Amino acid sequence: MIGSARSIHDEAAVRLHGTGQRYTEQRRRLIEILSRAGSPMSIPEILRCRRGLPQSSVYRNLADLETAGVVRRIVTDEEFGRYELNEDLTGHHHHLFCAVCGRTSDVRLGPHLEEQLDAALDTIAREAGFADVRHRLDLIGTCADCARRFEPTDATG
Amino acid sequence: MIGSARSIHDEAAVRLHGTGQRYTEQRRRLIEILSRAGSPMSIPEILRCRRGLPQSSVYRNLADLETAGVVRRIVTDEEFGRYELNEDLTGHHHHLFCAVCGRTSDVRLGPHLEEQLDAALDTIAREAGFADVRHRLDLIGTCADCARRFEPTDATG
DNA sequence: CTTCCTGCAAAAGTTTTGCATTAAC
DNA sequence: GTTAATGCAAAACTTTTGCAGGAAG
Repeated sequence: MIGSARSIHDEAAVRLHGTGQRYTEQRRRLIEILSRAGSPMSIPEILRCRRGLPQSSVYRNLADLETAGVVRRIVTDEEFGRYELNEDLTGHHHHLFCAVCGRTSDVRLGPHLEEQLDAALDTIAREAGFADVRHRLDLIGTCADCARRFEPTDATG
Repeated sequence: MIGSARSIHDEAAVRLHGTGQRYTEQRRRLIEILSRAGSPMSIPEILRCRRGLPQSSVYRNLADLETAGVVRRIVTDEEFGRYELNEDLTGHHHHLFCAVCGRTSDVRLGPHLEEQLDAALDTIAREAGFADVRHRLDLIGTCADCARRFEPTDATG
């Protein structure tokens, strides 16, 4: 997690300039949306919450922001991708997502378990001859709302 | 992991019949391909290795096999999905995939770490009000071949 | 004033579906 | 004989790209 002396917007601008790109109004809006959401957002969601953003520009800008290391694209079981701020801006975390409605939220493991996991995965990666290995740990389940909707506790339907 | 008294094909047939579906020649072939591969296969790969399988039937059959609980669709960072035999047929495992070429292989954690992880994730899921939670732990890196190809150890390039 | 960004429309990619025919039970 | 599976083609879906006009540095 980056020091907070710089705002997220300043940091985004610096990283974009580093790859010869500009921090335009639309890119600022995207960062603002992702920053406020606090959990990964799909492009359909972004387009729905902000009418007036053309989808091709949103796809292109998110791809550029990913190249600059400001955002990250993640995959779930859904048919479309989701974007979130890069982990070095928000801290290492994992995802809990609902298999029914797609709701996604961030969760964090205790540092002790995370270290053990890292050590075990590093060993596995080394044995397989893999380099630059990172991990992705997600929880997939049914959120409370969807559980209520589809599996009521009494039988009155 | 299911007892081995039944072959994978018998088990597949039983599960398909349970959902009112038939175990046809093409479905048997798909199971055979996935079983021999030993790691998740994409549909393009399946179509390439077995000419004569129409893609719409492959998509449909894999979806039916997933409904019957025989195979599982997984997502990687690639643009298409991959299929593998269901975990209760092959045992719980994780995936190591190459971000460059897409090569995917199975890896297993030690039982001790897996138990700790399960316990921690169960707690997290309960606190978030999620039910029926399973986890997905993947390693993403650069395989040895791709590392050689793109980051040679000497500078003769 | 040069380079990059924007926005529209069209294309590319994977995945799904309609429908007539064929195969399984 | 009834129901489900097949295979072709066409559609739906997310995502990418070409290009002319506009904005940023």
